Amino acid sequence: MSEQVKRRIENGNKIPRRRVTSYDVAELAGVSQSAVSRVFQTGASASKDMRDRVFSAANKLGYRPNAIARGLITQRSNMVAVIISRQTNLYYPEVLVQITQRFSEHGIRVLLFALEHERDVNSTLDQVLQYRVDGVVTAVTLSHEQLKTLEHAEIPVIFYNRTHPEWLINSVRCDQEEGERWLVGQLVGAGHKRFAIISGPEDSQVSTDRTRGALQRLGELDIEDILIVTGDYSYASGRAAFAEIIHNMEPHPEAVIAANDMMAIGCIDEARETFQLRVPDEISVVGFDGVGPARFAAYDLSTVRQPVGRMSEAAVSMLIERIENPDLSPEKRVFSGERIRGGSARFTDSKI
Amino acid sequence: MSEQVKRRIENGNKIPRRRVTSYDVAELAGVSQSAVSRVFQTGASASKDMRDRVFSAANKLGYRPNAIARGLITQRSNMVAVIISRQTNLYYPEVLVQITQRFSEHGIRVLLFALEHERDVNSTLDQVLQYRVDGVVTAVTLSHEQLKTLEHAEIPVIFYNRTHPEWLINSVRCDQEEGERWLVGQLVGAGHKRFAIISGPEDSQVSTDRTRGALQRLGELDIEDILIVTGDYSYASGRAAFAEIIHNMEPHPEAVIAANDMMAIGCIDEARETFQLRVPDEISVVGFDGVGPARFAAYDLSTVRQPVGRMSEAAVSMLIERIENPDLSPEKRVFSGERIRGGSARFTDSKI
DNA sequence: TTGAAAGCGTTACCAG
DNA sequence: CTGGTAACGCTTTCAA
Repeated sequence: MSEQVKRRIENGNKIPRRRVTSYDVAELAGVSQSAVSRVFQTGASASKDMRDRVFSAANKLGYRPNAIARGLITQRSNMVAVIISRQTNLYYPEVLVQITQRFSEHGIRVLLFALEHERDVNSTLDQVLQYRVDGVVTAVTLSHEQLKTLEHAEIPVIFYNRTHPEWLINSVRCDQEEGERWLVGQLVGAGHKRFAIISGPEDSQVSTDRTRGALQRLGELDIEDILIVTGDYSYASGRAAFAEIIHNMEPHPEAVIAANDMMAIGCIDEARETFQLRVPDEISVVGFDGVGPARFAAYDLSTVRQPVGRMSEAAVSMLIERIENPDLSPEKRVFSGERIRGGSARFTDSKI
Repeated sequence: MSEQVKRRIENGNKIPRRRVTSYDVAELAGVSQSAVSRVFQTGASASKDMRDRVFSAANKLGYRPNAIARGLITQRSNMVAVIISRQTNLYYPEVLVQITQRFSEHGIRVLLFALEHERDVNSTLDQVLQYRVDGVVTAVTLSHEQLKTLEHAEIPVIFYNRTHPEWLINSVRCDQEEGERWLVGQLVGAGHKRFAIISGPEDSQVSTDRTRGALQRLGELDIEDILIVTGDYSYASGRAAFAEIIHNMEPHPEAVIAANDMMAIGCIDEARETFQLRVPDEISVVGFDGVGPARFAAYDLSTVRQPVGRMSEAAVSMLIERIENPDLSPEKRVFSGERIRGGSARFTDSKI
């Protein structure tokens, strides 16, 4: 009789009440513990009779295999970390939900890490490592050193909507620059000549990508004297930014390019309410993301929608592939945004 | 020499590369493994010399205690499950983020479960149990049987925005009925006599609570012939619902009560755009939640805001208390919503 | 203060 | 196909 079983019998009625284990099931079913383990695995060998007895015993006792113990022995926690931050421009609650659901279909659970500030990422990473997750999806930028730490622990990482031109990393992102270039092309094609840009937070890579794309295209089209003001992705900051633009740019701009939809909406409201400007007749406004409110009739935003469904799908499948096969070479997947010709800006007639 | 150490020496260079454990740190530091364990605990006894040697060795090897193994021995995973669903009326991405951050401050990680449909809850619960979480916060309704299962496993549960009049459960919620009663009182006080209600999904408890509250108060104030149509909490469904109302109610209603803000916004857009009705002059619209878009200038919704900060705070602290002390008696905390007198409805002058 | 050794509840290997 | 037994990496007595 094993020590484990002995102790069990002695401790039978002590507090805290013991949780039911595979040993209990084995005893009730009259089989060995390893048999119980096998029955609860997918491709293991067990006779029909054995299965029946074990399952019935397990049901009677309300037994469920302990995933923690399993993770310890198999070296697979079946958990992945998803790291987000306030800055993440949480444009869609959907992104998180979709990613979680997709992982779940593959038997993988999501351990969520939400940072207040990006500087908290070190302690977060510590936790990620302690929990021995099988992989990481991060919507937060990591330093080279942080990346090395994960690499050293052999934990595959997928960057969501951020990348790095030189590092060998896996990333899934929307082509921010391409989207902005299209928006600019449309605006300029329709005759706009004076531009202002509302960028996002300084340390948001998404924002810098977008702003860079817009500026490049504007430069190519010989548009100059562009005023850039900074917001924080919020509606309120969009409103404030527009007021700032009007006060600092004379004559007023003909078009405003906001780094995301929320600020574009704030911008429109400020233009209409405070400055009595008609959109798009007197001023054009474009955003980026394709969030729900962009479709509200009051705004009908001209914007570029991120294909969140396909992006989250890609992030999940890329990570799972790399968990199964760690030697897979790095891959960067870039998705074009969906171009939405809304009513908040005067565009060309071109379909391109 | 232990078996473990022996095997280690033999296996030294095999694939997969071994992860660094407390044994490795102990060896390098020239101390026992238990010493290493103690150094990494909060209130354990260890001399300064010991600490220094262990920490330096640990740093050199990049050692991090394995939370999975710790969970196995301590019977505490330091993880809680948070269960949400599409139906959850995910009005704030903030709720989830706030809850996660607050748990994190207490050294607790969030394992996220996102259901497509509420009927998937059984298999989800199975996973929750397998991972031996220390507690559960659910924004999904559980059946009595499901609740019993968790109770039997001695896992404390907090219901978020749902409750049950008879069961002994812990819950945190916004007082939906009170909020609706206030909205109705305001509308009736301002002279509205003909009402329509846009309810949420049939199986959403939040929606039924809100609708009931509104209907009760309307009844008390002798308002009759109320048309009720059903939406799914979305903007589009709000638009569709308003069209349905206009087609089925003659003369048109003077006020529409939507079960959430998104539908209220859809309702306003449909009223303005399709039926050329002025809001609030020709028709009043109220919502519920206090989401960001409710504050957009184009809508300026009259609504009731859920105090998400305090609610998530309450959910977290209640759950932690019950993890520490399982015998704590059940508690239901009900928060009043913040009353917002927006411009989408004609209200009384009363401040009450 | 320190170390040895016994588990925690699984899976995996190896005989029978 | 089945059972015995050794890990997985930690915490926790219990002696020294």
